[in-house]
Amino acid sequence: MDLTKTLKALSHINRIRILNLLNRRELCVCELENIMELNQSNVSRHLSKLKEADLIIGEKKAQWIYYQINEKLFNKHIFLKKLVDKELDNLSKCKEDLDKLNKYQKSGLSCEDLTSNKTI
Amino acid sequence: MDLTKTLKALSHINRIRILNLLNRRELCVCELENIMELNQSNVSRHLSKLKEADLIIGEKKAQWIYYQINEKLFNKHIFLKKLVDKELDNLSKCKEDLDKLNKYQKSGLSCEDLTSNKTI
DNA sequence: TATGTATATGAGTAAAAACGGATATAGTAA
DNA sequence: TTACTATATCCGTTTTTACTCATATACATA
Repeated sequence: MDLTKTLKALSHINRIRILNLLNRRELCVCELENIMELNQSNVSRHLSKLKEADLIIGEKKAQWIYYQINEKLFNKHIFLKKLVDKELDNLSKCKEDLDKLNKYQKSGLSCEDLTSNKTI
Repeated sequence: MDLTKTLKALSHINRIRILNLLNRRELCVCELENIMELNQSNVSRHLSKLKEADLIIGEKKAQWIYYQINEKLFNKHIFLKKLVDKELDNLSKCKEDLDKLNKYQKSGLSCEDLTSNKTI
């Protein structure tokens, strides 16, 4: 683990928001886009940084790439686990994101629907 | 605690080095300068960022300001404690700094001596 | 094979952070 | 009071990071 790279990856609010969401469940880029209300290239670039730091893993399913927390790394480095489990609840942006994720789950929509109907 | 500010404060190698050193014992600016081999304004600026994030506390003693880890904050936020206690040992720069700190302690020099004799 | 779609990346620009040298400040010592 | 010293801050510059729009890539499906 390159700690400097890891800490840099953690130093932007939008990457923290992504980790917070992925800590609930895996999501694809277009779902993150919609929940976070950021454009595609922006989200994709933040994902790259997180992946570069080994914090997340991407897995292809059908035509989408689903990202998830790299559990191994989080379990090996306790500070990471404590960070996502104990600290992120307090960030208002993170709370809003989780609300929106809940709405999205209850709506029964899939990421297939998000392209046509931009609002969750 | 402003988590975003905290994480930004943690995202630079020299600030991590400072925390690592202060985790051993309190030090004044000129001691940090000498151990880390950085100039005064640079060290001072990094200290400001750490102080802004409440990660460290400065206390005036005679003509020097001694900085120390803000124990309260570290105890309240476990990820901080785990970070400094479990992760920093692996960073080569941090190891070098601790070696230099040991030399400095054994040398019997005080920060008063550092101004005239720049090398520890 | 050809088409469509999800994601990544290139290029240019904007914004933020870091840096060094010089100077200000504030408090100590003489 | 005056001179000195430790630290903080200002200013201009450089470096790094973030962002947007446009395009490339890669793969899935028809």
